[in-house]
Amino acid sequence: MGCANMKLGYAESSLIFRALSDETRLRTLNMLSSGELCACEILESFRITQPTLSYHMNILCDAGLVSARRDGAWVRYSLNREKLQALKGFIDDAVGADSGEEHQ
Amino acid sequence: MGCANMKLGYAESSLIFRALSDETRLRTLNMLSSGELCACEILESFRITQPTLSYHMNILCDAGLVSARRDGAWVRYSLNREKLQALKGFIDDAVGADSGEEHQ
DNA sequence: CAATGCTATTGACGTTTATCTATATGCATG
DNA sequence: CATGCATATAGATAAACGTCAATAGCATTG
Repeated sequence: MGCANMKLGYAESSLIFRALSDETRLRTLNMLSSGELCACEILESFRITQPTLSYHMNILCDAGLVSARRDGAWVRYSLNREKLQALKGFIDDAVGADSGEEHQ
Repeated sequence: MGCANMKLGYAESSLIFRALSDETRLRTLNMLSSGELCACEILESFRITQPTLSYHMNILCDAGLVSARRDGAWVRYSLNREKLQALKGFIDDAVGADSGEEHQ
């Protein structure tokens, strides 16, 4: 409730698409689709340094795709599925990707 | 037929997302959702130069989001809805944006 | 084929991006 | 409170991006 079915404008959508335009960030989102993870767990999957991962997580959070919460020494990241849902809505509304939607 | 239901990998998806990460390009796709347009028609909607538009159209074509065909002196651009459909499929598959999909 | 109109390419330039090293901050525990 | 992890910030840097002015490439038309 509250901001369910949120509508995205061009400015916000382009920000989100930009966040999705990096393979490391896409793979990170995929990992988070299985549940909450802390930065150190995500880091193990990549050959990048810890500051670089922190940089990427900031971009995902700024775009609203990911939420962060402190848990003691750790920071737990989780996926924001509503944003992705809203993004699919933007694609349908603004670009009309309705082909293939004729269910059957 | 042929490549219907195409599956996108991380590399191709990040390329497409990058193409979508610019407001001018998003608005261009929106214009194309109403039908084929030539470059000069698209250009009128923006305060950019012709070479800049050409640059953006190249990015959209390279990402496979738009097709171009020569028609005399003009180049007609049209939307590639299959790619957008495939991109939504990637979002569902890789990031699992299935909330709200429980039809009903 | 000369002139004109539409589009693409080139080269330059300032900005943003992704990455690193070095350092700082926050938290937990001995 | 000193030490050790987990994370963030700062500063540097090379590459990519978005933009323009200038120019080239094509098509049509006189």
